[in-house]
Amino acid sequence: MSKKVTIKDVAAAAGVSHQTVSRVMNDRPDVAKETRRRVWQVIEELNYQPSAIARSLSRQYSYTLGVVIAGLKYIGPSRTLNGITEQSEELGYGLLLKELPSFNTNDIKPILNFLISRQVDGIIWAVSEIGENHEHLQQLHKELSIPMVFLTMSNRDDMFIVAVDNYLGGRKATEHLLEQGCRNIGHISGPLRWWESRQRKSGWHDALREAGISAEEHHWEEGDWSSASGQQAMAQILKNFPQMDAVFIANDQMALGALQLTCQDEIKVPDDIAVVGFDNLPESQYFWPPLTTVRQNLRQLGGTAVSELVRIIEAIRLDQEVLQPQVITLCPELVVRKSSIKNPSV
Amino acid sequence: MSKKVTIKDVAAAAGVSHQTVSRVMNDRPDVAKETRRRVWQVIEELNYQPSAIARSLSRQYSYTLGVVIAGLKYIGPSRTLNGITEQSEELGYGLLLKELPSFNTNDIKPILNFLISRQVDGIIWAVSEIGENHEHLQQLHKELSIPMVFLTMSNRDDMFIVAVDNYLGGRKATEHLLEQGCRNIGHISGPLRWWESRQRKSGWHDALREAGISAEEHHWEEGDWSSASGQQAMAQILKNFPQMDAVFIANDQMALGALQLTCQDEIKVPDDIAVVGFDNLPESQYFWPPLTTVRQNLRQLGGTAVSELVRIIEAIRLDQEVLQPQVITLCPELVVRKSSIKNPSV
DNA sequence: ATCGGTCCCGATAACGGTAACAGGAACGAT
DNA sequence: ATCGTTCCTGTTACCGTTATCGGGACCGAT
Repeated sequence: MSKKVTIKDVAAAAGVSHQTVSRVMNDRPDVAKETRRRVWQVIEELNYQPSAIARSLSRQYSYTLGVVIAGLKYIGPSRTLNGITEQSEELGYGLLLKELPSFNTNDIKPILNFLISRQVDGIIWAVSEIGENHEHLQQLHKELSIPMVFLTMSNRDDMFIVAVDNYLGGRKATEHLLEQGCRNIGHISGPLRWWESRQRKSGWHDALREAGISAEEHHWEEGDWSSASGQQAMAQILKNFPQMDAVFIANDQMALGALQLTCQDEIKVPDDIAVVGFDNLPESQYFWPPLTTVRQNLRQLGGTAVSELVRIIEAIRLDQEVLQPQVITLCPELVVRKSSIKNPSV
Repeated sequence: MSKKVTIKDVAAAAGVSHQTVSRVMNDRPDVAKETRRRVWQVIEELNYQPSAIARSLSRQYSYTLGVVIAGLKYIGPSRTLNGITEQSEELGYGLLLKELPSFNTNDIKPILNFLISRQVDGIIWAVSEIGENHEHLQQLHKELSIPMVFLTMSNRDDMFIVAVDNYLGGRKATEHLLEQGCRNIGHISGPLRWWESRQRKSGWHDALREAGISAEEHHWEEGDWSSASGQQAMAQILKNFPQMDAVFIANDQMALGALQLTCQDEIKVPDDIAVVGFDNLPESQYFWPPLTTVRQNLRQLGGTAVSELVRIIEAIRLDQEVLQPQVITLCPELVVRKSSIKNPSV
């Protein structure tokens, strides 16, 4: 019930002006040692906590970042967010969180306004690129003149972007299957409106082509990331492409659906069909058989975005100089498990 | 680059005082129709966005909630957060997010101070009760006099708590197995430092006792929520309790580990051993066999917490009257799939 | 004519901090 | 004795809003 204690209360109790208290709080050099000591003592006695809000108003910096994200109920975005929280904690920034109602919300303006009106120092746009949801955003971004970092979108030369190299991931998965001696490699993609899906699929396609194999239309199906769609797509490919001896599936959840189908139909994995997924869910190791997959370090992705954004913010604050936009690409790794090993030599 | 437009710019452009602009923004009645129209027009022309920060300072309310959470990389917490973001969006509140470095961080004070210094109107404590991590908190809470809602913790009569009835979940799972004719029902619990683990285990224990079956020490094992620990615990119970014909496992991830073991050892699920999990991961339906599990609606949990907190906040703001603390309990549901059906009559 | 009541609107002071300036005290150098 | 420094501190303005108060204009009633 005790009223919030303000800087003036401290000043009165310590017998100095509120400005001196401010100086002490901010570790300014020009305070006498004895005064500093006395003020600190009062601060602790009264348990004074400066109002970050008043500070923001006065300094014009809030030490807060805005985060826009979508699909928190999925494991991917929440891991990315995990990386963001960790790193922002590390760097001393707070987070104002906004979740979009769906991945392709176009009514973006009120969300940006919300964040800006709360004086965030910068914004992390952690929503994947789907369809044209980024076109509109790109324009808004220019008008707004607030530092922004984007995650997981196609390269554009006037924006700061941090992304996993999904194309490379697709290649690694497919090349691994080729090394296992597979020649008839199918693919189950994510929704092709997603940039990530297209990248992974291109990786598959190009790896095959370079091995002298042409990827035909009936060698792949489009899923929607869900296990159900993975199962359905798998059934479809098995029908269209019976000689298939391996399949690269664009995420682990769809791979799980496909694996369940093989259990039902008594298709042997990896002997009849080798399977490689994407994401490396914590569960993937415990699928049956354990799933070979492409690991993308989403926590690092989020963390890098924060570091990058803070770097931009502080460059502006100090130098008044704007940094050159750049793209940072993170490298995914293949995690090999039983589901893709044709000749278990172990 | 164009400087932020403030209320004074609008006032000047519209030829009124800034106070009048404020009145227009807040839909106060005492503004002439014509003036209101003119001001609105200027507001839109200049694309004026009031500073939420300045507002908070002046009104002493920020329309922002603090959220403290842990373990975002796990699916449970992130689904809870999903419910929180949705509902707070709905009710027009912003979210300031803090993630604890680990589930049982004791250095809680700086985190609460951080949130309070940013003028949050209330705090949602979305960290499970583990060991004594809530004891300290409980005291701090009293001193602080800021509305708080706690998730998933044991009942205390002076706090607002929203929780899933884990005990009931444990009972439902076990009773289902009893109905299937199982008499030798084992259990793999989560870490017993977690309140939720203890609740689920009690549900298992009591359901057995009421059926006239005694739960012996060698009928259960303690895991740590991970699939690896589930697999290990399963192996241990199989050794100690060979006549086991069913097992209730305290989360789906551990159940997955156990299922993998049955695949390896060619134990038939559900015929040899029926399995029930807890959580209802989206993947559980695609395990092999599809996993019977207890669904807890974490999104609803988060949403309810927000509604409750806002109710408290607005009651204080209007009535100046403090509501009576209460406990809201959400009911989990059993989702029956193949892993637990002894006589498939379909 | 005076009064009381609406209806509008502006001046001023908060809110809780920081920034910029000014000025007193103490000191050594001229 | 005077001046310029350095060190410390207080005064005042400002950040961008809202709250409070007061007052002018206009109206109908006495």
